[in-house]
Amino acid sequence: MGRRREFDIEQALDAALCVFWRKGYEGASYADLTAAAGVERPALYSAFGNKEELFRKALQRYYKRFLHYMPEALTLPTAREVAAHILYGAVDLNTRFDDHRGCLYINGVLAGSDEAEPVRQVLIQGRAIAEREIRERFERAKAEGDLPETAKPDALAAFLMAVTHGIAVQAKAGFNRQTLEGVAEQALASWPQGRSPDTSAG
Amino acid sequence: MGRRREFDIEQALDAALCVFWRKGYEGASYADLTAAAGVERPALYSAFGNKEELFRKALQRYYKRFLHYMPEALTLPTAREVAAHILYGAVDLNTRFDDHRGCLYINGVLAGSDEAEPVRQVLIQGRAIAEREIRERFERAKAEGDLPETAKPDALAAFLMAVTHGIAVQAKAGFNRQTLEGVAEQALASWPQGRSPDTSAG
DNA sequence: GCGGTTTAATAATGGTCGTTATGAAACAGC
DNA sequence: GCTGTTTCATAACGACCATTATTAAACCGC
Repeated sequence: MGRRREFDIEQALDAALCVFWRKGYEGASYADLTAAAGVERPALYSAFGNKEELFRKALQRYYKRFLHYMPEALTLPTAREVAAHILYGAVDLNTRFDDHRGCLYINGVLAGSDEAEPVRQVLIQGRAIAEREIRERFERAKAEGDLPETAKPDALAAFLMAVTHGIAVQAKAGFNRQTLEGVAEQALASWPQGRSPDTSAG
Repeated sequence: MGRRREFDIEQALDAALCVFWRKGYEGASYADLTAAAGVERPALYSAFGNKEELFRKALQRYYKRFLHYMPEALTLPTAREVAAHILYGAVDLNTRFDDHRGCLYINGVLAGSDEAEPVRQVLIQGRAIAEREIRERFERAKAEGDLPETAKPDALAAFLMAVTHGIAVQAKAGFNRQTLEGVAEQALASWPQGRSPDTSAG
């Protein structure tokens, strides 16, 4: 009994998920959400509860629909395969959609309204400058023989920045110093070895 | 001529920097900023311009005061030392202050008002669950000999998550797929080798 | 002590936020 | 066709946001 719902509830949740993915939790306003879902505000409230509940439901949907590579990875036979599956799965998911890059978990907190976009650009640019300087330093190292001929300075610089970003996120999430030092140590374990500068000089 | 300023402008900027560090750009309101600086709104506006300019000045101060390990690193003799200095410098800075962990660049976009805190906790918790599952998988791998006895499952899991976080941040910043695959590849280059499951079975 | 000028504090502005009250419209059973 | 129930769209709510107009207070040279 009663008037029947005129919109597809699954479709509206997908639209909301997409908006959250793109703009983060706080960056997504009801103006954005209703525009994407093609549904007025009270309809979203009655269907999903308030904004926080809507986000949580979008999160569950995200997990079920896009994060399957995680449980998949855990079933693989070797630890290396587990790690590879997670890493390449993340790369794939994070670059799959041009209009909402990154992952919902990180973007959710890496939020921001449209007005704050210039500030985000400044921060992104700052990181890009740092990465370029590191890459140039590594190119010199390669020329000097400190890094082997096979080394890729741009990949090494990007890797270094990625680990640094990851450490920053984890620190914000409350990880202790010892754990993060372990992360740094592990990152260094893979460092390509060239001939030592001392050897070449002697 | 004219009334002299009653507050220390450097001290106010330090206070603002601290607030931005803790709450991010959008998460920091003028209520927070004035409370921390001990100065009324119009004073901040006349001294630093609007919020965006204030943030940019705080960013410059942050760079000068806390990011010195970056240019320092670039002067070291070997690429490995450069990388190590950056990584451990980041760990140190990100865990130095208990009341504002992480780095200003990441926190600046990893923003959020106080009301969004529960949502951030959900996201943090989600990542923590994923990390725990990975760690448990790696502990099994160690027991099975797939990871060597010297391997540290918790450090490996934390490292894996850090790289994944870093990839997500970089994807959001617009890095292309190929670059991120290079990051994943580099992360795998350090993977500790145990005896292969096939070898042990044969 | 009196203009001119800079800063201080109070309070108001317009806008946007998440949330909801309100009443019309669409259905079910009788 | 009427009653009861659910959904619809419009519009309003109070709270907070960044920004600024306004006025009082503190200083300079004279």
